[in-house]
Amino acid sequence: MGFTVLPHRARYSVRRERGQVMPKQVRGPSMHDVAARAGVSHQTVSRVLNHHPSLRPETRDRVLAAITELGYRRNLAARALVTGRTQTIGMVGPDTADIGPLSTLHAIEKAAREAGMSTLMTSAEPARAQVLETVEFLLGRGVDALAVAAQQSEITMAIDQLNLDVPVVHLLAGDQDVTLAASVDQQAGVRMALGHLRDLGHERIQHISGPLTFGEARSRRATFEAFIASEGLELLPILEGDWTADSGYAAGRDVAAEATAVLCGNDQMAFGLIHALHDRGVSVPREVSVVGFDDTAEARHSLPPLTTVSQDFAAVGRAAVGLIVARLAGSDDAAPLIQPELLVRESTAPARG
Amino acid sequence: MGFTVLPHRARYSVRRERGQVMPKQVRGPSMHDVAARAGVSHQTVSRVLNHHPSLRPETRDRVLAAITELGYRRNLAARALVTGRTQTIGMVGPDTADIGPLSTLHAIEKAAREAGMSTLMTSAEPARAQVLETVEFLLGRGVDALAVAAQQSEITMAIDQLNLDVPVVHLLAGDQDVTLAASVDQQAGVRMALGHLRDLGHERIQHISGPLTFGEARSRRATFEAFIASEGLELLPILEGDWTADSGYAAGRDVAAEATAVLCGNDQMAFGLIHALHDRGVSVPREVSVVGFDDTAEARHSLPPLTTVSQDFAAVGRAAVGLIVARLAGSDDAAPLIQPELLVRESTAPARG
DNA sequence: TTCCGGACTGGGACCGGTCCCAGGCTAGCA
DNA sequence: TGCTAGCCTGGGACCGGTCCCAGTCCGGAA
Repeated sequence: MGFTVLPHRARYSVRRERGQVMPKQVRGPSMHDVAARAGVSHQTVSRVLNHHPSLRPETRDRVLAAITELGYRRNLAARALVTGRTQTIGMVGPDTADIGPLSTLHAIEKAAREAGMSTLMTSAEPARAQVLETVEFLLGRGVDALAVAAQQSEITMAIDQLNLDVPVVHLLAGDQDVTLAASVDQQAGVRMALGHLRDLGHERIQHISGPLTFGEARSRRATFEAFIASEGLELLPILEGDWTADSGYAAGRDVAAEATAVLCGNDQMAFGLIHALHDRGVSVPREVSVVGFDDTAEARHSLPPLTTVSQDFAAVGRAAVGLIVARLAGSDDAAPLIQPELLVRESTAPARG
Repeated sequence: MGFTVLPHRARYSVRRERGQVMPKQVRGPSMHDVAARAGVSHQTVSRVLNHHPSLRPETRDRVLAAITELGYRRNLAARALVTGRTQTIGMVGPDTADIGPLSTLHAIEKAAREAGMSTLMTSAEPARAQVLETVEFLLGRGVDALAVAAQQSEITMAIDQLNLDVPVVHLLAGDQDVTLAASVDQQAGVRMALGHLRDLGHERIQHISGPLTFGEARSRRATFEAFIASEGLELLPILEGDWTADSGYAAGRDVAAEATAVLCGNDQMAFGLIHALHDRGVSVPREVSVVGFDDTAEARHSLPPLTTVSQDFAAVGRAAVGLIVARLAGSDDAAPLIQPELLVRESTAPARG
């Protein structure tokens, strides 16, 4: 065999375009470079990276040394090309910057990274076309799974009906019948809150729900109605907000005069409600008790500090990633229902009279 | 030439592992499939996708038809492998689920998608090792650029000193001297707030700053001191919080008795402060005026509704993506300073006496 | 008629990994 | 001693795009 002169692999190159000089992408060392340095084949390097059992420790060490010396970094594009897996979870978040969904996404991201995966974040408005476009975008990026944290039925159902090839996990989908979900036990949360109010002697309790386009809002509302009925209490008209403090404020005008307690669908609406009651000269909690949902950062320091149902969003995120990883490995894992917690503060007090 | 029997390309295959049957990745149609269907070469398909000018419209249409018929989707891994670009921005967010940074990240995501890029979200605690690990993770995923929305100096500086091959944009870095930044004009914000208080007749104004490990907190503090000096007012001791409402509550104990107004580094601390003042029997705004920063969703409905400086986080996110896209295209774009806005509500009133 | 340039198209190398297959070596057993 | 099994390693095809190069066809100029 004779010598073969291989062309030098350029690390830097320039491309002329309209007279300009443009820096092209810098490429790091490849598996072949590592192999050459360690005096082994590229295949052996691959085996080291994938923890193959049959490897002489000495060889392994030599390869690892070469890797650190060269600052070698595995090219995920090449890997994805052949395996067909990108190790990426696509997240569909809401269009708004609400703390609930966002912190769930945040939790997914952390859990995913621990599992060696990364997360692609997107957001979608609750319109079918928008949702499909978003999903198409994620599939185009080759995600291995979808995590949906946008809970409007329109979004949840649109995605679930697509029958995608990749696993899809819905977060906090409430009463919606989806294939795979990670959720908080909404019924338990509502019962704890109402039990607390009943124990304080309240008998005329009103509910300001979130928008009924949300499965969670429907779950809480249904549980509320069931509780009132089972306790034989009077059912006051249920008001519907849109999660914002503004809507809570607006609902404050319609709160029944005889109500002595109000259960709000989230903390924001509770803040708005308290503001409205204050403007009407109604004292919280002396005249009316108020309970929220979520335990936002402000709840502890609102006036008065808010009694609320705390939901462990981080646990929901971890559960979702657990489901995804299990699915990708081919096994089925049951989705746990995460238990909420009631935090009693100063916005609730014994019923007057 | 004779016939050649090509092996049928399996779309589905199974792999046996410990007796289990495991579904392998389903692969969609490739460029070659489209080419075959349209009766052209793969190269022509590529040209259609990349909007090459020299293409007969008829050919183009035939290819496009084949694409929709087959439901072809371009494989980004293959594309990234050869171009060396992944069309992905890596985001380094804070470890906490604070609304400010999170909504900035949210804005980046939207802007990136409009620019045809996607975003990889991560979070890092402000420890050098953690930051490096996070950056390493992102580089390992082959991101084309970095957007840093975690504003502690420790994080900002650690990243900026790495001298990475990819462009790095810092968001809301405050007074920090970084190469590329998208920020809100903090000086203007502070001056507007203080100007408002001065116009109301306040002469003894105190400041509760964010932690001085944050460039923004330092920026605001420095501007505060400069303003007090230039107006010839008395400089009261500056208190330092950690952005949380808890720390605002704690700072409430140390607010000087002679202070008639307090400028808080963010809304959360303002809420905590108002809570503390209320517990001390001090009325806001009758005895003490309070101004916040950020205009969180709750600020409108806190008791009293909070006067605050609003920052357009979405604009910051868009600006950051603009900078990144420009850099990747080889041109330099100047970073605009986004202007804040003062929202006067009911937590400020004329000075007493 | 011949030559030439531009519009349009195709062939094949290449990016950097993983997978399948096969080969060398050593140890264990008949 | 000969054969086989298992450990360890290497060679090459392949994933699905992009890029470089070259070829065909056509109209207009020489």
